[in-house]
Amino acid sequence: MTRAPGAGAPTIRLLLADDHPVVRAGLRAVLDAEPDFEIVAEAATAEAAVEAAAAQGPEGVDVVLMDLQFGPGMHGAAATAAITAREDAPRVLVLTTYDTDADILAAVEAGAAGYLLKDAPPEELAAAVRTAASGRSALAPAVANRLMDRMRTPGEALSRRELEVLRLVKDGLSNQRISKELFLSQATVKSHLVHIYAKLGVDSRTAAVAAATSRGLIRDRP
Amino acid sequence: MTRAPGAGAPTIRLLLADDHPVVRAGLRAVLDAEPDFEIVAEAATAEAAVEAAAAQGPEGVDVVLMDLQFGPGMHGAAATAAITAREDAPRVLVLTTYDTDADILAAVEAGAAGYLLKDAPPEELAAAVRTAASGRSALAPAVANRLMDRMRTPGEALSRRELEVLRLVKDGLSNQRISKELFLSQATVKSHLVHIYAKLGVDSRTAAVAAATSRGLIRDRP
DNA sequence: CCGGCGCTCAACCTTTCGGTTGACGTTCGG
DNA sequence: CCGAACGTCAACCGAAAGGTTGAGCGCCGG
Repeated sequence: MTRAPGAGAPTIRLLLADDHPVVRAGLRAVLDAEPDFEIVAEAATAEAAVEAAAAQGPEGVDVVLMDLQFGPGMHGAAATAAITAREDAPRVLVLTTYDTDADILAAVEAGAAGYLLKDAPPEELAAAVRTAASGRSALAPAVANRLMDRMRTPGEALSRRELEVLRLVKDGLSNQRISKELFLSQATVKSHLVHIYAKLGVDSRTAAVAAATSRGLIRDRP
Repeated sequence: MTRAPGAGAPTIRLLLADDHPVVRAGLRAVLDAEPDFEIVAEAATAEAAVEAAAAQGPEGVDVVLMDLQFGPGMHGAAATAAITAREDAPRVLVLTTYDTDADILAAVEAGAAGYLLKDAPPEELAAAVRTAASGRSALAPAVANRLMDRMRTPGEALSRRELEVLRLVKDGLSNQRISKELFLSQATVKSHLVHIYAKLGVDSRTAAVAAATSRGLIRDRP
C-alpha cells in the first residue's frame, strides 16, 4: 500500500486484466480520471495477467482488476489464485458480469480482495479500488447480499458430491450414465438426487437444474 | 449516409446504447479516436436508446451501437425493432457478448444491420460502423459462420412450437404442466419432444436442454 | 391441386425416474 | 464419545417420461 512515496495521496498502481479491448479501454478511461491511480499494465489473457502481476519493485502492481471470463485458456479464478499465492502479492479485485454463487465463491476462495459487477458506476469502482488497496475487502452490495443469503440458509447449500451429480444431470446424463461416470451405483445417484430435490424445493431433475441455474449454484458454460 | 456535408469523409454520428458505464466509456474511447466518428449521445437503457435514436435533422443519429442485454425493462432486440420500424431510421449495429442462435436471429429479425461481439478488436469495430453507415451488412466472422451452419442444416432447425415446448422443459415443467400451459394434450407435448430429440440427436429432456443450450438455440436468463 | 410440413391427438407399451424405507461406514465437532 | 451430516448401497413401488403407430387438419408452394 505504501510502495509509492508522497504523503497525502500515494499512487495506486493498477493492472487491468480483461479479454475485451473495449472493456479495457473503458476501465482505463474511467480510472485514469482519478489522480491517485496509475495504470501500469494491461493483460488480455489470464496467463498474461499472472505474469504481469509478478513485477516487483518500482514497477510493482498494487491492485489487479481481474475479469473471470476469458476466452480459452486459464480462468480468471485460477489466475487470481496464482497471483495471491505469492508473497507480497498485489490485491486482486474481481470485476465480472455475473453474480452467481459459483463464481463468487470461487473468487473468494482464490483470494480475491473484492468482487464487483461490471455494471457498477465509476465512483463505486474507484472506491472499491481504494478499499482494496488499503487492505480491506470490497464487495458489491448485490454480491454481499448473496453471501448473506448463503450464510442464513446453510441447510440449502448443496454438498460437494451433490453438486457433482447435479452438474452431470445438467449435461443431460441419465442416472445410469452418472453412476458410471462417478463410479457409483444408481441407488446412490438417486439418493443424492432426492436430497438435491429437497434442498432446492423441486421434484424433478429438470426443475432442479432450472432452480440451481437461476440461483447461481451451477453455471451453463464450463 | 450523407446527412453531414464534407466531401471525402462525411461524419458518422453515433449513439451508444449499453447499460454498463464502463463499456460506454470504452466504446467512446475507442471510437472517438476515429476522426470521422462523432458520438452524439449515450443511453443506459433500451428505452432511452429508442428515444435518443428518434432525433432528426442536424442532431440525427447515423448508427446506433446497441447492446442486447439490459438489466430490467426492454430488451435490446425490442429496442432495435422499435428504432428500425421508423422511416429514415438510423442503422442499428448490435454489439453483444454472446453469439447464440436465439440472439442473432432475434437481432436480425428486428432489423439489425450488423452483429458484433464485444471481444472484437477496435479496428474491426470501426470498420463495422462504416460498413453499417454505408448501408451494407456487417457480421462478425463467428456470427456469419453460425448463420451458415444454420443454412446448411435446415432439418435441425426447431419449429416455433417445438422451441416453445423446449423452453418450458428447460424451466423444469413436467409434460402435464406444459400441456396445460400451452393448452395442449400430453400426447402433443410428447410428440413435440420426440421430434425435438430426433433433431437434436438426444434421447431425454435434460439432454435436449443441454444440447439446445450449448448450440445457442435457447438462453438461460430470459 | 396435391404433396409436404407443421400441429394436433389417441392408444399402447417399455424404460426410466421419483420416492420411500432401511442400512452401514466415515468424519467432524460439540 | 456420541450424535449429526455425508456418502454409499439395496429393494421396492407408482408415476412419469420415452417410443411407436396411426391419424386428422390447415397452410404453403411447386
